[in-house]
Amino acid sequence: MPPIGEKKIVCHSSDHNDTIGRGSQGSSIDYGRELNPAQLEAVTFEKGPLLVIAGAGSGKTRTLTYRVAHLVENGVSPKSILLLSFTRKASQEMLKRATKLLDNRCQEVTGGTFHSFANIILRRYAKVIGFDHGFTIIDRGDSEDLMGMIRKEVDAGGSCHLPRKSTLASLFSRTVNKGLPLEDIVYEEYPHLGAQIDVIDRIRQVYAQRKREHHFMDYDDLLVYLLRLLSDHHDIRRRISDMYEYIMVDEYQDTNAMQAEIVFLLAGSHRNLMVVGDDAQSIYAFRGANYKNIIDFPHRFPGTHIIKLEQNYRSLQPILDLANALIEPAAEKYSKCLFTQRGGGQLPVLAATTSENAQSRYVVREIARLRSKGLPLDRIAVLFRASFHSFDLELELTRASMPFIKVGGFKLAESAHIKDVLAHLRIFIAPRDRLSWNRVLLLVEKIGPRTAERIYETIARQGIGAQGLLSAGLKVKNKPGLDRLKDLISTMYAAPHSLVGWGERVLQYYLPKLKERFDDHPRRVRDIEQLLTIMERYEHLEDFLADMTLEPPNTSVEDRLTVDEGHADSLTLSTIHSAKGLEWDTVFILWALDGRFPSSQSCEQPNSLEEERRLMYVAATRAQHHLNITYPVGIFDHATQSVLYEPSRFLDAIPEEVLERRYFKAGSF
DNA sequence: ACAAATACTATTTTT
DNA sequence: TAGTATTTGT
Repeated sequence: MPPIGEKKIVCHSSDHNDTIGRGSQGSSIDYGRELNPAQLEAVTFEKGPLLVIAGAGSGKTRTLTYRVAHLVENGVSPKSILLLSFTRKASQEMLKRATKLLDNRCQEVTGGTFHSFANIILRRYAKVIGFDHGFTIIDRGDSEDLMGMIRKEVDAGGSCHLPRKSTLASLFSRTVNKGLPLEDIVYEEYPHLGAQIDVIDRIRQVYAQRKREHHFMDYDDLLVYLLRLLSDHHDIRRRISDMYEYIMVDEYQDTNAMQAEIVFLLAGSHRNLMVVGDDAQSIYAFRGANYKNIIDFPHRFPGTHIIKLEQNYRSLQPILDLANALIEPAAEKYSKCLFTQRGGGQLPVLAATTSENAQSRYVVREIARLRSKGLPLDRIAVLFRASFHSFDLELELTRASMPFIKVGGFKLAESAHIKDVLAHLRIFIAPRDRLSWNRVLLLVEKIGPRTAERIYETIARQGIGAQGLLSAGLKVKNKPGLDRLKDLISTMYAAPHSLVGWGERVLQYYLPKLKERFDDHPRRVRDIEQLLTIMERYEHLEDFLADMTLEPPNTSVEDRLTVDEGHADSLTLSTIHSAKGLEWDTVFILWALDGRFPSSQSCEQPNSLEEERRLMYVAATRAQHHLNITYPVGIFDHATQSVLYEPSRFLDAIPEEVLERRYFKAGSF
């Protein structure tokens, strides 16, 4: 590999003047001192379309933060700034920092994800698109449950093997997010379902119809309807566009066609649009994201100014050398090369172990060593491709009593006990919510899908809300469980209408069922109590429910021991996707085994193979000082019926001067 | 007729 | 391991 310095492209003007960035007199922020020239140029850029290509660790967040402050400081009303980011947490963090930098005005900036922004706008204009103001947002699980019910109806005959509900859900989601017809997606990605395309399409139609009837919106619908609102109603588009005079979009490489179109329409009239991204870090193609959006941007907005941020402030040079070598073979358009001025540092290590458990013990031992040398656990992360890749490690960490937090994978809000509690609440604000009724009724003993369906019909026909259950006319006799549910409903109506009051009653009712259904009920009770504390912050149940689906607490189910908000000094375990934008002193990457990462399935498709490569790149660039990659050998792969023993192909070609190799025998622990 | 118990099978990533 | 298909039991 050539020396790094030779490849760097300097694209900002070199004669930059230290004073240009300085705000009007009295400014507390010395932009010229606190930013490098390229960052400064982006921050002080005035009007028009701007594309910022920001390499990993190049101060992207810093640039966005300072730009918000700079705009507000120079008289732009914070209410006319829109900051769209990938997670709500990320945008809130940026606004918090901007507030610290300047003043409270920055808190008034509208910030969030595309989905949360769509939620705000669509609630306001619900009537226009034919929805109730109080429409329900359903998460992936709800959407699958609905799909499951439809699947059963369509399959009334019995013996045709329909795809499972999760397959259907991802299939439909792909057609929406990629904007392609069903046949194309089936042909390209699910060829084995080709014969069933008619039934599948039928399920899709019924699903769409059912959603409309219930005023349900799934994640994709939020984008679909926002786009429809903007493109079909010029007056509304105009009003919204005028309202947000300055628009900034973070992580632009992970937007899909619909999101790009939304941005296009929002910025259409004023073109004051700044998008920030890195095509090398595009890792959401499975969700329809298209990194080409970033390449097309200058074409959609002629006259786009382009700024590249290539100086890295995060990692030491050896880590950047590896990162550059990883991404070098990728066929990408905006070539860039990360460099740093910080010298020193050790080579990243690639360690082979004899088994999965040996890998876990190796990682635990290395972490213990670092910890004893004074590195706090919260500066260390273990990253992996898929959530279950850390199961074995979690056992070893527990054995070594090393506290950890797991991010990504199964979310708290997706776990059965939380959904159960929420369903009991939802039947009060959305009495025709079939999904929630179904959930609630199935929890009553001696009631199965059939009876639940019958009871639901009766309730829906009466149209008097949850009280419908209390009225006579149910031909269900001798069900003590149902009487208890009736009790709950009447006490809820009698109770003061406070959210927490309701929640407590539900918990009281649900507790015995929870104890019977789950062995680990003490933990789950604590989760529900946690949920009640979150509820205290809300006045309206709808707002609470919408937030729960749009921004569920990101920590996963297994880490309830350390719920106290990261105060404890804990190790982070995370999927690579959830680690995006974050950094740690020391990073471990697990399962860098060819056949697992990249997975053997993705090896067949060049596109997904490239995405896996970018994923490895994202993982490697999270590290500041130490990077430790491991893989176990001799793992049997069911998909290919072969034994895997080679390191990830992305690492295999990298020379010894960049990546140190080690081998650990089983007996060495 | 319907609910509960048991057997079987295919395994990413997230708003 | 969890989600689905099948069998058993009331």
